[in-house]
Amino acid sequence: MDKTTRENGPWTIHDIAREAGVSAKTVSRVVNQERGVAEATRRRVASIIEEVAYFPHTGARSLRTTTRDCIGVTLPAPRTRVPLSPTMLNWLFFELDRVFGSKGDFVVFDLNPYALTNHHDYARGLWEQRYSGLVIAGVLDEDDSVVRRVHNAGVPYMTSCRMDSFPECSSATIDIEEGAYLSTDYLIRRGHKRIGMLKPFKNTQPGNARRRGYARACAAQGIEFDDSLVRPITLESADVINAVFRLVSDPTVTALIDSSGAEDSASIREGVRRAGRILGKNIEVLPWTYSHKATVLNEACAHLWLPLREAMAEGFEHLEKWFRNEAEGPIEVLYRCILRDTPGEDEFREKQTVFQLIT
Amino acid sequence: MDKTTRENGPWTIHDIAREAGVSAKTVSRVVNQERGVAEATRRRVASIIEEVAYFPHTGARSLRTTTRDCIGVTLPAPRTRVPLSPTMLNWLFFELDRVFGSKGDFVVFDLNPYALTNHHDYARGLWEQRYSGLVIAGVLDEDDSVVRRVHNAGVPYMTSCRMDSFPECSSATIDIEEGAYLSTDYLIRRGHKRIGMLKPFKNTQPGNARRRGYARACAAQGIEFDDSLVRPITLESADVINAVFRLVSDPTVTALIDSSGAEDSASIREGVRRAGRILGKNIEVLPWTYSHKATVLNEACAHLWLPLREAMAEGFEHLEKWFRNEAEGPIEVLYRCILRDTPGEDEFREKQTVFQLIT
DNA sequence: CTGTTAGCGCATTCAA
DNA sequence: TTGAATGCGCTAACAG
Repeated sequence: MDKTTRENGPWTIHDIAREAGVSAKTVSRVVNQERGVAEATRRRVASIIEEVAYFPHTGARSLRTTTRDCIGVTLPAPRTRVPLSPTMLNWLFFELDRVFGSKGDFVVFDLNPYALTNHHDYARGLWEQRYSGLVIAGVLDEDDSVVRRVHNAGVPYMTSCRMDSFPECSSATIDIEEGAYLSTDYLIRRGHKRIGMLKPFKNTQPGNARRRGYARACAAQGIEFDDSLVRPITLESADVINAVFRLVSDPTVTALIDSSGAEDSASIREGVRRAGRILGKNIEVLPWTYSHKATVLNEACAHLWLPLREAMAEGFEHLEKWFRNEAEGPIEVLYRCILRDTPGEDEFREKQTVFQLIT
Repeated sequence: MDKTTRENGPWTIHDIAREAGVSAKTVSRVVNQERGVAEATRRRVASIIEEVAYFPHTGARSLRTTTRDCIGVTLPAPRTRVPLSPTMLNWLFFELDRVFGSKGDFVVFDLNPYALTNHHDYARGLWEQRYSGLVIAGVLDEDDSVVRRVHNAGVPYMTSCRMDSFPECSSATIDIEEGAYLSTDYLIRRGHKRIGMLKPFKNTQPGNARRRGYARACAAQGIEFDDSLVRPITLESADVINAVFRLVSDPTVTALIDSSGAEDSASIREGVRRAGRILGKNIEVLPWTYSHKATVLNEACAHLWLPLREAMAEGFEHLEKWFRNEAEGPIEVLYRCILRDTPGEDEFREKQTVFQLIT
């Protein structure tokens, strides 16, 4: 006979209590490893629990407790609007398993709350009190109100994005503005006067910070800031190609910053080609990348490394402690972007020297 | 003032009721989109719900209902014992998001239940009534008792592995025995008499089925079955190298089936090299792979494709319907393995012809 | 060391 | 169309 289910469903704490001849509270004490139970009693109860494979009903338990052994993961917008690359999502999955899962916690993904007709709130799992910690992965709109409510709820949470309008937001990310400054400054120092920029993430801090860093570098070097050179893009190939084409068709534009981090070399090449320019010859490109060593374009004059994953990994460590009540929030991790003017090979240096400005 | 939280925490159904001047039951009706509420009442209640951002407490709800909007994912054994490749785990993640997540369901990963001292049961999330469906990803032991309890619980579930001792188990997988038969038969027909086999997954159906298929092919062709040629391995490189070395050191062994699916060409090469044999020249190898087109070894005489992911994908579609009560279980998806004797190029055929048996 | 009582927030049952 | 009462399984507070 299967003793692991009763007539009316799973065993409850009362069934165990009856079987063991003790009260429900005593069973509760055993289950939760509280003190104040005689060793003999504890063993008797434990053996029954074992025998019938009793597990407490989490829902019922959650009615009396506030902490959960679940960490939630969600996206601040539909992926169609604010894309998260499969690479990043994949990294997230393994990283969260490493930090939370390995401790025996449940990792709960709610990646499509927008799929439902009546729920658009990406933090719904938190309001429904499913989990007691939340990872918000992706780019937040500046006017996102959900994250503020998450913050005010006092729950451990972490975003991968800062917000100008909400600086106290718990986040682990990179200094985009400085990255944009470094990139622009570098190109200006190489003699460029009119530099195009592919700027993704409209109406967001990461988007705005790109323009700010760009403008600040121009100002610092006494170069006129032309906003039409900063071109908003989505991460879709056609859009990128078109933006590159438009920017680079202007012969006075001699350099291009691809600040998308999409590593979409094909689209950049195609846009440059359509404009009749030659990469690394009469047009220099500086692509951004999330990978330490990646060379997005061989012809690139330099790469900007955005150590976002590294920042998030550190953030997760903090979040896990916060989640366990062994640390406090909010999380403030901000890594600097690194400009790499060589992709690792000396031959690359030569290429740079060969470069001729065409103005 | 923030209306989204009360003094004592989140709003409850009663707070909404009080605010709207109705009973809790009416609010419940609105929340769950039940009929029997006047349109005016419904709108009034709904607007308050919207205003204060009320979400029902899942735990409380779960006390009264049996279905959950969560699908659980777990592993039948610690990864150290029964490894699941990152590739497969990654695929799983995206696939489950596609099938379940896209419908707005929560996808709950419990990949390390073994990390806890007092819980070793990989289906714990089910017993705790967190989710109403479970994906068991990985290789089951023949004497696994948990899966039987899951089965008896009547819950939608799916494994990626059959069990000889439990044929009614809900699974979507591949016919390993036939795959082993096909592989062995193919090599025998090529003139091989003594064929080594690297056999992973001890004490499991997939493990046993490999030996059975191998032995059956020998019997069918009147070749003596020598059990010492079927070599149990783990997926660790050192183990694979050693097993290959031992098998191939026997000069009467002229062919090798790598039935691990690990696509670990480096280890196979190394083992062959250490034994002083030459791949494709005086030793033929037939590797198994989970990828449709992958060529594990250029020198391979053939590949066996295990369409496991394809089978699981179909299984997930069924599971999702079962989960939604639009279909019944158990799931019975069994795909055939495909032997590919050319890796797509004609040059390969030539290589095969060149092959010389050295007995 | 152990038990009793109460109530968490919700949905079901039954009544109005 | 609406509401009151009840209890799901558990734990906190208190009592013994």
